Amino acid sequence: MQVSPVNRPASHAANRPVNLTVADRLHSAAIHLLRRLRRQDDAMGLTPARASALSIMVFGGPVTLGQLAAAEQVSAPTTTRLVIGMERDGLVRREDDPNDGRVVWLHATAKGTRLLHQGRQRRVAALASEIAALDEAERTTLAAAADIIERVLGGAEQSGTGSAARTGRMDRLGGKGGRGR
Amino acid sequence: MQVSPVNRPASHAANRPVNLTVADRLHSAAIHLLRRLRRQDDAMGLTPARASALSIMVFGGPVTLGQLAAAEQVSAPTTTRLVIGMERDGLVRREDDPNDGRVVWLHATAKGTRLLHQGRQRRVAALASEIAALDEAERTTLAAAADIIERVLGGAEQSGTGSAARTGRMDRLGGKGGRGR
DNA sequence: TGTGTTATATTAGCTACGCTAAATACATAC
DNA sequence: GTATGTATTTAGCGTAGCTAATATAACACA
Repeated sequence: MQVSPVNRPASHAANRPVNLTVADRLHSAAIHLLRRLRRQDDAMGLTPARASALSIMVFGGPVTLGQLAAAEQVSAPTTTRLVIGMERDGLVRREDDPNDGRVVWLHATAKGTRLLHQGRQRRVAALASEIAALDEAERTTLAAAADIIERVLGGAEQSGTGSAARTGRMDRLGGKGGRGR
Repeated sequence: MQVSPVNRPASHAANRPVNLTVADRLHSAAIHLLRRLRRQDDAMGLTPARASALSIMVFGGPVTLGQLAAAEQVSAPTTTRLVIGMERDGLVRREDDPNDGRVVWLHATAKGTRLLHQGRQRRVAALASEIAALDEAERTTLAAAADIIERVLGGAEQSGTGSAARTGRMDRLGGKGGRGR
């Protein structure tokens, strides 16, 4: 259905810092883009939380439960339960750490990897078909923008514990202000 | 905290259609961007579902319950309950349609509008500060890409039926779980 | 006018996923 | 060897998804 945008924020382009304007447009574009692509996910067979968790493991390799929680920006108990269900459904495999009895390593299974890739491909194909109408210069601009974004994001992991993922220490970065009251 | 991408899909750039490569990179960039910005939302005081619903009403004007459900790509019952809670908390106001007794119109209240704008501004400010380090040409590329994306998406709204599935708008690259079967 | 159909929203009941607080198990420091 | 810290789990609660079934209103038309 889509409600038409009648009332966009006044955008006083003249007296706003350029970065804010660019940030605003980029933010909106990212939201609208993913919102559109989400329509492809019905056939995926994975809940959003599961797909996101799998993408961490498939593209980043095995992680501990704490690392997964931090990467997903959710609490450890939430992750524990998510993983229980995913293991039950054959999407992930657990493995005890040989050197630290507290730690559990999580691996995507072949089934989990396959489902994730299929879902992802459905989205990417949908996006590719939208992009098909563009000319060469426009596609180049999109690709360049994607690279700039990844570079900017990749650079700045603050919160003092950037190495946590590598060292195996859980970093907890605040763990969520909490909805469930 | 972002697990480093050790294992990206082989990317046989040579023998893949260009559109697929661009789509893939753009998709990833959008996901990573919104994942980063989501960190700002703790202080917002709105759940993702509420923020998303409010953004529909604030930027698109009053909607019926059915329109909101369709815009959010969720079912009508889910929307009914969401609105009940939002009305209880003073975020939206309901109004009966004078010409059609079945229809309820939903308006964002001043409080709802204020909370949404504050949360949005927090995100945009965070993004602006990440962008600050870029040079003029790079910012121009980002802005151009944002415009291209909005233009491409603006063209084709089909669907029609209403309740697809999944949610999310203001963030959450996947929305919530659900999937009650 | 009356009856059947369609459209809009709600109620009921289930699952998934978010949270905090507290418990458990292991690691480490002194 | 006891105290402290870290990683995960258990317990319990609330929100947000879903489908199926139920009002209620609008519409079509004989």
